[in-house]
Formats: sequence, C-alpha cells, structure tokens
Amino acid sequence: MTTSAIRSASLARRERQKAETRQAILDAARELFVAEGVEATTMRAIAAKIGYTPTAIYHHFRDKDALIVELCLADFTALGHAMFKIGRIEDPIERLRRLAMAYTDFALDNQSQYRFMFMTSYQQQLKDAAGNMMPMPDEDAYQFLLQTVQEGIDKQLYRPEHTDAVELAQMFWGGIHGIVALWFTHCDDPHITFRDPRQVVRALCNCVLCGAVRNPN
Amino acid sequence: MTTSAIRSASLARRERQKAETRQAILDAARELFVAEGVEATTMRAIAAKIGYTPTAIYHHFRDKDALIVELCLADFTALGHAMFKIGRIEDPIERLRRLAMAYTDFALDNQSQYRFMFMTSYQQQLKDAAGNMMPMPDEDAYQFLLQTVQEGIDKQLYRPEHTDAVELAQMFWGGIHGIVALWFTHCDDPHITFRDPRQVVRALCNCVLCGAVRNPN
DNA sequence: GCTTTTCACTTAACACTGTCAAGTGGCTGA
DNA sequence: TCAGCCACTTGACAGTGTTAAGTGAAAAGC
Repeated sequence: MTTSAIRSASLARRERQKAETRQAILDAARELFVAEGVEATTMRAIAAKIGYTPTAIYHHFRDKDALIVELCLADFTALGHAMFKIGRIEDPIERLRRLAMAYTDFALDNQSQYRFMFMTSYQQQLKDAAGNMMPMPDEDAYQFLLQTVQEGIDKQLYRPEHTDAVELAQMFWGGIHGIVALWFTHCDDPHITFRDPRQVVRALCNCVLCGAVRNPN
Repeated sequence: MTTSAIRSASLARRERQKAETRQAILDAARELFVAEGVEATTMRAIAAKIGYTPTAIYHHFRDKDALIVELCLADFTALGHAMFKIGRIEDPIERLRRLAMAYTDFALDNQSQYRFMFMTSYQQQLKDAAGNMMPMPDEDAYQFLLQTVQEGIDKQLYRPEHTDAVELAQMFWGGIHGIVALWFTHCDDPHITFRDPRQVVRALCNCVLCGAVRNPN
C-alpha cells in the first residue's frame, strides 16, 4: 500500500465515520420527533439517545431548524417517490384518482412527517437549504399533479368551464390536504363524528370528478 | 348609603378592576399572538405591554395554554356568529354555498386565530376548559353544517348514492379547510402557483355540488 | 379610628431550553 | 517522535415558562 493510498483510505474512513454519526443524529432526531413531537424534543434528548453531548450536534448541523429542514427535505423526496410509483396510467382522470389515494396513504402513514411538510411554514429555511440540495423534490410531486390536470384539459376531458389547471390542481390538493389535516388535528374531538379519511377522500374524488368531468362514467 | 351597600359597591369595584386587568391581559396577548405568532410571544412581553410583572398573569390564568385556550374559545364563538348570520335560506344547497363562503371569509380575515382553532391540536385543553364555559360553540357551527347537509339528503336533493351526512359534511369542511390552510402555509412558496383561495373554494363548491346534487341548475 | 385581614401584584428564584466560546484528546501526516 | 487537525466535551449564557415567598394598599371588623 502506497502512502497516498493509506492517506486516502484513512481520510475516507474519517469521512465515513463523520457521515455515520451525522446519520445517527438524523435517525435519533426523527425517532424522537415522531414519538414526542418536534417542539417537545430537545437537542439534549437527541444527543443523549446516541451517547453524545448536546453541542456535538452543532458540528453537523447549524441549529435545530437545520436538522428539521434536512428531515423534511428527505420526506419530500419520499413523497415524490410515492407519487411517481403510480407510473404511467393512460387516462389522466384515473391517474388523478390514484394520485389522490397515494397522497392520502402517504399522509396517513407518515403523520408526523406530513405535519411538518404541509402543516407548518418552513418556507424560508427550506428555500435556503434547497440551494445546496436538489431542486426541491416536492415541486416534482406538484408538477406531476399539475401536468396530470393539464393533460385532462388538453384532451378535453373536463367540462368547458374548467380551463385553469392551476386552479383545478389547487382545488384537488387543497381538498385532500384538508381532509387529512382536519383528521390529524381533530379526530379526537368528541363533538365531531369522523369517517375514515380514505373513504372521505374517495368520496371527494367521486364528487369533484363527477362534477368536473365532461362524461362521467 | 348603608354599610352593606358600601361593602357591595367596593366589592363590585374590586371585581370590576380585576376583570379589567384580566381583559387587558387577553387583549395584549391577542395583539402579540397575531403580530409575532404564539410561540414567539413570551409571558414577559405580554406583561410588559400592560405594565405588569410576568407573574401577575398567573393570578388570572393558570398558564400560557389557558390564555391561548381562552382566546381560542372566544374565536369559536365568533365563527359561530359568522355562520349563523347567514340565517334562514330555504334551499339547503344554496345555504351550503353561503356557509362555505362565510367560513372562508372568516378564515382569511382571521388568519392567526384560524391557525389556532383548526391547524393545531388543543383538544385536551379545550375540552378541560369547555367544562367551565358554554357547551363548545364550535360544535354549533359544525352542527349547523351537518344539519344543512342532512336537510339536503332528506329533501332528496343529493344523488341517491349520498346518504351519509357525516361523510358529506367532513368532505365539505375538509375540502374548504385544506384550501385555506394550504394557502396559509404555502402561499409564499415560489415553486407553486396559487389562485385566490376564495376563487378556489367557489370552484370546489361548484364541482362538488355539481357532482353530488341530483339536479344541478 | 385603629387594627386586622384580604388579595392583586412583585421579588427572587428554579429548571429547562437552544446555543456558543474555549478547551481536550486521540488519530493523522510528516 | 512531534505538530496539527478536528470530532467532540466542558462550562457557560441569555432566554423561556413557572412558582414560593413576600409586600403594600385597600377593605373589613371592632
């Protein structure tokens, strides 16, 4: 082994170790965020979970928000994957239905992540962080939705009064988001009766599409 | 003036003064909550705003959450009033439309209050507090919605497949909530194009009702 | 009219948070 | 063998919500 080979090997090991503890921090943070909530989990608790001192975290992340944003960004790509897994379905209307259900499934299966992604405003910090990372994968999911709606408009599947893809997309997304968000925040409220959110989302799709599509079958 | 009259008069004044500073605390808290956000406003700031010591607040409210819950409860009655102002409109479908727009207006005009009422989970504390107060006025607004939907079902205005008022109500409420909530959290996101939420809510009502009603006109 | 009680409010502190400046110690490279 | 690096620790700071122990002026009692 040459000296340069040794150098690069030890350098690589060092970097790998650093990456490992970085990942350990992220894993511990995620687990605690999910279990206790974000506000309730402290830097000290995260550090204790992985056997470090609180300030060690600050060698890997600028501050608590940076930690949050990094996890959030990872979740956005996970959502993107879940959406694209639907793949090519010819009929844009049917594709929209599948999209809605996949989105709902993701939200319900990852409640605490979803709360961060879409129920709090981290725009500024996400934007700052996005500069260093990929071009905002959430955008992809949104673009996928927008494109699916636009395709329906282009193929004249919607009634003539619906010509604005942006408006339709916002309506779909908002509608579904509201059903799951309301479920998250209020399902324990004894004054309100709730049906299974998946069922309600399905009903919303039926109603909206039945009302917006030219030839509902 | 008899001695008992003097006693009751001074007692009344004392209680009035206490009520006044209590209200002053609530007003200051509301103003700061709206301006700075709830997490960001401190007990010390609220106290400073009305010229008191932070601990003075604790003679009027158990803790910060109690302060929040009290303001929240007041907002629920405000929403209830806004809903009932719609009054008696014969057609349950048209009434539902008006309901949706009144709800949307309330949300957009009282963003920070709305965030508290429907975008965070204060169920437990609200429930605890509700024991001492009126029977949860929010319930009224929800019951109003539910009843309006049920009336439409009873009059056979909806298509035969729609028989569950709870599901329809959840769909309407959720749909509208999602459009305004998404607007609140993401309207600054440069990757997403947004239309005016009132316009989108109107479009949602059109689509849903067109799809759910037996004879859309 | 004097004393006693009440009670709205203050003072001083506590435990806890996120965060930082100044170390420390073991591995790395020469 | 030695200097340097750097992941990590120590000890602290300002700020948070909250509380136990006062304080002093107004009210109540005689």
